[in-house]
Amino acid sequence: MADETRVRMLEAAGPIFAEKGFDATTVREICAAAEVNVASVNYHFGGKETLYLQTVKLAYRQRLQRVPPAAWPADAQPAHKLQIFVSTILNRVLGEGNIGWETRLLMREMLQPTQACQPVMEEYIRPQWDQLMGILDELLPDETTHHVRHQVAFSIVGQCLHYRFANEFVLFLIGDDWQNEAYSVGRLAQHITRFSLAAINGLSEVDLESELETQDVKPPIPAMT
Amino acid sequence: MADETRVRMLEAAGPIFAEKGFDATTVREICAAAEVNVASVNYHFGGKETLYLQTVKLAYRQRLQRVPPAAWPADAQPAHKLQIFVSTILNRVLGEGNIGWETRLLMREMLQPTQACQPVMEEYIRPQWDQLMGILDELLPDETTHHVRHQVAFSIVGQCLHYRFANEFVLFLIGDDWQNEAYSVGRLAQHITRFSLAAINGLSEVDLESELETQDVKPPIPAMT
DNA sequence: AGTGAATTCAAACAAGTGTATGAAACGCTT
DNA sequence: AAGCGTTTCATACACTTGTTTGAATTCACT
Repeated sequence: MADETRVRMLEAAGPIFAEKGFDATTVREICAAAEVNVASVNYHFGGKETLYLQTVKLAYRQRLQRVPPAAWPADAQPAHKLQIFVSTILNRVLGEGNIGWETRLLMREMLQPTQACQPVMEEYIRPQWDQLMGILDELLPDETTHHVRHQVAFSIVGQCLHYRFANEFVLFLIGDDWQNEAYSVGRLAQHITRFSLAAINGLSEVDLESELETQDVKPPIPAMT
Repeated sequence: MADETRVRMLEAAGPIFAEKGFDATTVREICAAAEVNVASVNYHFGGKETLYLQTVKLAYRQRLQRVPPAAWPADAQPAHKLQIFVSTILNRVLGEGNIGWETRLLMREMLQPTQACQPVMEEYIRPQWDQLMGILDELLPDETTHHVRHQVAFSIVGQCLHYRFANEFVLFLIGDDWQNEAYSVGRLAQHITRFSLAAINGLSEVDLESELETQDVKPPIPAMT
């Protein structure tokens, strides 16, 4: 069956593309890993590029079905919804044992989008975004401008994705402590949820006493060597 | 003068490496941009790899001197310090017009560290981290565990870096609105500072009434196609 | 102006790239 | 078992890659 080899190639290509990127990966390396002939790439996929696109597609499909969209009971409190949402994102992004090739590949796409990115954005990112905006509608005062809503949403998502994007960064700073149970997906989700809820609740009050005001910081020095 | 060509090559290599990554970049392309012969790479740098390392070094040196480390008056309030700190990070990361090649290259290094990364971590990242931890010492209750301190720090840094890491992500979601003045570096810094301060102030209180508790979310479904 | 070292250059090199080819092997229906 | 379309394979083909070479040029210094 030809389908069997096709999926074998995709599953071999995934980790390699994720680890080294499109250009640094050679079709020969993939074929060796999949134990197929070099010509298979062109026969089954028509070229390296199409193989890559299919691999990206596979990546987010697997991610999507592995960790289904966040869902909650109809009568759930907004705060509880946020908790579930954050947990879902973290699970998707950090995966099991935070070493899945799928998210590595998707992060790569996010940093430098290729042609493969549009469907990912449309089907993977956008729904989650809409979901988050829905939760914030319940949590933020009605008069909140959409700029602020967006910024709050980015603040929440940013906290989550940071652990994937800047994973090496985190590892460098805290070292082996990363293995500590305090950095389990569950605990991180708990922290981010509490942090964000506290921020949201406090935002309106801070507005009143705000002593730091529009107080701008000195612009970059126009230095020159 | 040989030095002159050397810097010309580095300045030509910077944007190209930043845009396409190490492997996708060819020495011929760099040499064409720098208007020098291909052999210059090996004559002046000994090879493509060394040229890359020097380019990364140049990137964070330039970033460092362009936006000097955060500084504040001795009697500054902790909240004000945080404001200055966040502003500094955002300025470094988003730069002027958020299109500097330097940070693009550094983000690339952060996602997939190469040999060039260690000095960057040591001299560029670590000091900022220490500075932030110092500020948090003043803002958080003394009994706060170091795990929580770290997580709060990551929450703050994560919010800042998100706008660089997931820039394409942001652009996709809000479109041209990114050009709006609401997303200027100053306004973003203001939002992140307020958000984080509100979170920090609220954290201890939330602890008491915390209804969401350690309430864990369902583990990923062991699906299979 | 002349000399010797430093720098630039055009050209070539071997190795590796993605892709194409045509024959061999396979699986299925007749 | 024969035949035929599908899939695999070894091999070759342009082409690009980083690097090397040796001659030509430039530069600083007496």
